[in-house]
Amino acid sequence: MADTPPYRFDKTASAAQLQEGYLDLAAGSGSGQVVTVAGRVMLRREMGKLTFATLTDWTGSVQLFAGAGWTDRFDAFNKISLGDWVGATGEVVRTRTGELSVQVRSWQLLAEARHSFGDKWRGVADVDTRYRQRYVDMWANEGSRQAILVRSRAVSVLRRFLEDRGFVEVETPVFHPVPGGATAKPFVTHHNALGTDLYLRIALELYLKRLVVGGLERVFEIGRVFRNEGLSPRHNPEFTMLELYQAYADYHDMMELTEQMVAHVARQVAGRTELTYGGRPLDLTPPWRRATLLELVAERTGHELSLQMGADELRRRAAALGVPVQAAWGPGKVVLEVYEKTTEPSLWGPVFVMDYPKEVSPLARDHRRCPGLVERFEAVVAGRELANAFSELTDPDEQRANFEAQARARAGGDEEAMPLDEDFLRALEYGLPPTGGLGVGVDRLVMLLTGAEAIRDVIAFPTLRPAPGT
RNA sequence: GGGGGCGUAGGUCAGUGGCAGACCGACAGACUUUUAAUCUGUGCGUCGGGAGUUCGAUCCUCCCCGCCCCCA
Repeated sequence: MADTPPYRFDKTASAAQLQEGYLDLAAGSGSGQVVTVAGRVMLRREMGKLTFATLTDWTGSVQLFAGAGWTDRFDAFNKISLGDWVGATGEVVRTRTGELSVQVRSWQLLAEARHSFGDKWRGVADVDTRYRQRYVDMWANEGSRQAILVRSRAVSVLRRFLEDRGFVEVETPVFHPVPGGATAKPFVTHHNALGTDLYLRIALELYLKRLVVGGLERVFEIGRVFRNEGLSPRHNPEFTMLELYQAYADYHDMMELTEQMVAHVARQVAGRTELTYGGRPLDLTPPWRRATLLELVAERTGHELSLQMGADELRRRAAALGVPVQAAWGPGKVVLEVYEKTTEPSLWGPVFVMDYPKEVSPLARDHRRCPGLVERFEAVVAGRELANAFSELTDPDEQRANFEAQARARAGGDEEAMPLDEDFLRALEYGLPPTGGLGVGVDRLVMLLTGAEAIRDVIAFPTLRPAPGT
């Protein structure tokens, strides 16, 4: 056991390959074929001169069948600790009781596990251990590693889907001199040589639109964004956004793209578009329902709101519905608040919630028919916002006016209001073509696919308070 | 920030104002077809930390720390 582990090891089969490849092998018979497998020994059953061990690799498990009569260093084999990495060579057989096994002739210890992987039946339940020591969780709890694998496949499928539609993937700065593209508090950091503070990006939006100005007609980025907010089952301070921009498209095109893309990922990753989430059915099959925000509020509350009612009347309506509002809010903010408090929690979806107040959407273009509204939608899926999209605002003068309105809100105490980005305005002055833009929360999408209730379950290393002494 | 819950062996968890418990793992032994193998035996603790009440506190009280949930 004191042998130093080898520098490399040639395995010839995975557990899954064996399980699939020897379905026809009868109980109590040998295949005559010799393979080499490797993985962790997670269970061991000693029977005197026979020992059975469960070897698990990242595809599944296969049994190792060792015996005093045919296994090298049989006594040492019995001293393998649960959790040790082992490579083993032998004939593929099926035992009398029907378990596919590698009848071990030679074997090698590849790495020792000095610590336990938890209760072999109940895994690891301690939340702190699960998230801080994910490598333990991934072996101890079925589904934990799966979530990470599903995430990988989902992101891969998203890339392929967009590339097949002519989108090019780009990378834009994580350090922003002006944090824009969303309403959120940023993290601040400092660049020593430049002697200046920089912000970790809260969105990808403004740089991607600059690239459309630069002539990239279809761009996307899948990247980490950072928002300085609390932790919750649905929020991690760093999370992954997919944003894409398509020249010559509007928000109707974005709706179609969204439902096609999400359905495609569900089919590719989960094998179907009819899912269950939190015990409720969720049918992602396109087309999804399209309804305006005001329609949905009326449906839910019976109040037919309109921005033309004026702020005073809207405030009265909000009060009647039990929604507290602040005096400084304009009619658009009041309407959004009423929607978020009364209607959004009751939506399950998928549904495209269309046409938001201009006042709360400074980067979106005016609705082509409805004054005071913009061409924006949020896709609500499983009761949560999965995506946000606009017909992008292209006019630099209107964009400047919207930024200035945001600046006034900021002066009025709204810490999350967007700062004015002069460099972005200059880009718009060079001409942004009509463009549709879409942002999708990748973590939330993966949560749908895995059934995870907490965002932490789809992030390998979620943000935690630093452990004392580390 | 407010409310609620939790913290006990390496893991999963019981428990009681009076010697600190079970199962799994570990260790020693038996066993040639096991499947959480089984059986016998052994060891395993800052009961989150501190203060208080008490003859006696893991248990009751207070403070602190950490984690989870709900709300703002």
